[in-house]
Amino acid sequence: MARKKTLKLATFNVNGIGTRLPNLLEWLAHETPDIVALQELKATDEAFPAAEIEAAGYGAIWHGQRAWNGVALLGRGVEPVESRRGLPGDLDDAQSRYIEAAVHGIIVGALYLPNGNPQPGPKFDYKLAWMQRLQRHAKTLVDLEHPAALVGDFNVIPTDNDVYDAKAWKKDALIQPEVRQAYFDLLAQGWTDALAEVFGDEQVFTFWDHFRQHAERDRGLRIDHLLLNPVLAGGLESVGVDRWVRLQPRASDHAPTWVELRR
DNA sequence: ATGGCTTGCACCGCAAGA
Repeated sequence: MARKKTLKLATFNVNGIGTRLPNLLEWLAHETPDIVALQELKATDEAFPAAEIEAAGYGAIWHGQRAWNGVALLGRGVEPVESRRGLPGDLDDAQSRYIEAAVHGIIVGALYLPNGNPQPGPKFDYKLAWMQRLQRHAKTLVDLEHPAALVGDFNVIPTDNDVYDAKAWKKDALIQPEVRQAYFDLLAQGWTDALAEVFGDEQVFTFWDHFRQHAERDRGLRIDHLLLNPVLAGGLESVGVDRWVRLQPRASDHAPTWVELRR
């Protein structure tokens, strides 16, 4: 088999890997991403469908949790080499929201950042604290001479251009100024927001809620992000969102979002 | 300005998502 000239790195909030497994497998077969970060497994470690994922041609590591959260990393034809599970900085944090591994020569931090609603309140405080911890850990990755990426559901609407109607989301945790500031502080370490880089002012969404046919009408948010360190950003070839997955029956409310990188 | 929908869990309603 001829070696592809590019490598496709994707992130997908599946919103329950139990119910969404057929959608996930169809997407994997159709788009053949090389590296995949999954969020919101909503399944215990025991319930993760490892056999089906393996049969689809992917090695996997996962960090599950009953009912909520849960993250995984898949490698097409390879086993991810795990370097970390759980974000450092709070030993009492029991939520499964971070897993990191070397996959196809890239160190990938896969994250499911807390939603933070309702705000203000303890959940919003947890979100801000989590972003501070992420920023500290990200600093150890951004300056590596090795390719590194931070990808996942960030639950951050970076700018008003990343939402169909900023006014309708004004009170939401995803759009608050301190959340945006924390996101841009993270980028300022030297990360490239790949979709923002390529799309510029053109609107692109990765999430559409279940109300008022927002998916069909393309009224969404851009909250799933792929951040590349400088070494990796030099190889950025293209980006995209597989919106067709969101329009399938019984779909997740997120669509797979990806970058293609020169090898 | 509000509510609109979907899922998991476990039990027919509630919490959580974004």
